[in-house]
Amino acid sequence: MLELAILGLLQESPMHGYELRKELTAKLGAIRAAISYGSLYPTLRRLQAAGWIAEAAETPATAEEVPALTSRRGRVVYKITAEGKERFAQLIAQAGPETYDDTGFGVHFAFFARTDQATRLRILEGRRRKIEERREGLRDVLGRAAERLDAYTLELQRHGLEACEREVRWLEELIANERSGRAPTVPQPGTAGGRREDTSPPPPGESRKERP
Amino acid sequence: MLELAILGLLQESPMHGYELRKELTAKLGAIRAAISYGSLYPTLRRLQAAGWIAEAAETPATAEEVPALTSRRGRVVYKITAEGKERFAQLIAQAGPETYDDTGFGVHFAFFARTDQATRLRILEGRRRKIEERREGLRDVLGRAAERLDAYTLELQRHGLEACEREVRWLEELIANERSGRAPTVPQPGTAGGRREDTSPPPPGESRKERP
DNA sequence: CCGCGATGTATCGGACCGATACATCGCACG
DNA sequence: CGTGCGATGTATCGGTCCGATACATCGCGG
Repeated sequence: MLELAILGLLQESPMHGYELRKELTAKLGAIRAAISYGSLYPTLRRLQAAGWIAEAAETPATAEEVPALTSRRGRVVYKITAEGKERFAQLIAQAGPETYDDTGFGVHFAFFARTDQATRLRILEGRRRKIEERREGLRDVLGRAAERLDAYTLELQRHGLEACEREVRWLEELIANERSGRAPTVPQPGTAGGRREDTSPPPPGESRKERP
Repeated sequence: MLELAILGLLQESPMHGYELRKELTAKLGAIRAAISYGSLYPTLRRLQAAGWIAEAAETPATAEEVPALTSRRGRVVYKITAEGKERFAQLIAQAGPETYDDTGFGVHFAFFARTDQATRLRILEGRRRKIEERREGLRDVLGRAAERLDAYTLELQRHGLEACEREVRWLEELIANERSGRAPTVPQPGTAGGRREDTSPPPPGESRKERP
């Protein structure tokens, strides 16, 4: 999951670890607290070893002097490689079971702007199915095993059930939107068109006109 | 977290691993998928080594014969020890930062029936505080950094924000209930305004409805 | 009689986290 | 003037938990 997220972010621009963590936190803030450095740095290492990312020269301009005064332990900027982009495309398109759990779905969703419509639909429907299953499980417990559980546990289940129902409704809306061809949900207010300055091939959805 | 959950469940009755997993899934179904055996068995081992739990004799009655025919590889039933109960009480009362994350809070909440009121209140308020912080973070992103993010990411944040607001409201209700002395929430459809706080005397010391 | 799904115990590699360490830089406060 | 403190920045270590896998037993229907 972290791998996918890093690859996705580095496609927008090169970054060093600290920055990456901040962007990750901003982008995934809705689904997970904050990436730990204990995960981030080892993963960066792994991705570099695999050839999916590479170190970029730090500040190629105006880097004349500044010698190895204090042995230079500055920031390390990474950029994605061509192989990395392929890897990302592969990871984003293939859906395993982990694609539908809370974290996995969130990460995939966060990169829907780089995902083709068919895949988006597949993922949304898979997620819906999974949540529906969880919902049924909760209903079962609340129905059949209610008297075996104390009031607090019951209340927890009830709250969880409500969250499931709510998410299913949300997903339904997204799916309907997706099928109708329009990109994201677009609530009410006139959301100004965002600036898109990707340094990569034309991202799929996202813009207004899309060919089915 | 797993440790706390196991200790809590074994206080209701002795169980073997498989059973434990099922009960765990029923009790915590609202917050996590299902405990993996890859966590469960090592943890049982650890708890046993620490002396918190012990193997119970399987079927003490009618266990006359049945010798080591197939070398005996049957189910292993565990029961909690006196030290285990102390450990549970300690874990349930002390609140670290992990007490307020999604999983940690859920597990604590699931055992509120075995938690004293002051601790319940402390945990509910800590959780609320944490969710409020997350909510503020999301509002920030949606406000300030909105134009830097694509519509899908924005929609994710929006959905997350709504979930936060919803949970805060839920927690408020629980806290109010807790303060008023009554135990759990008791939804009761139609009693939207039923916030009676007639200063009724601090009631029952949380009667347990467990089965011996 | 055979397979198959439920029950049941167990291990292994890997992902991720939390704590910790350490170094630099700007700047506010004494 | 300096001194400490918070943000920036890289990195490791131990531990928890997960997913895949293996294997054995039992009851039941075909």
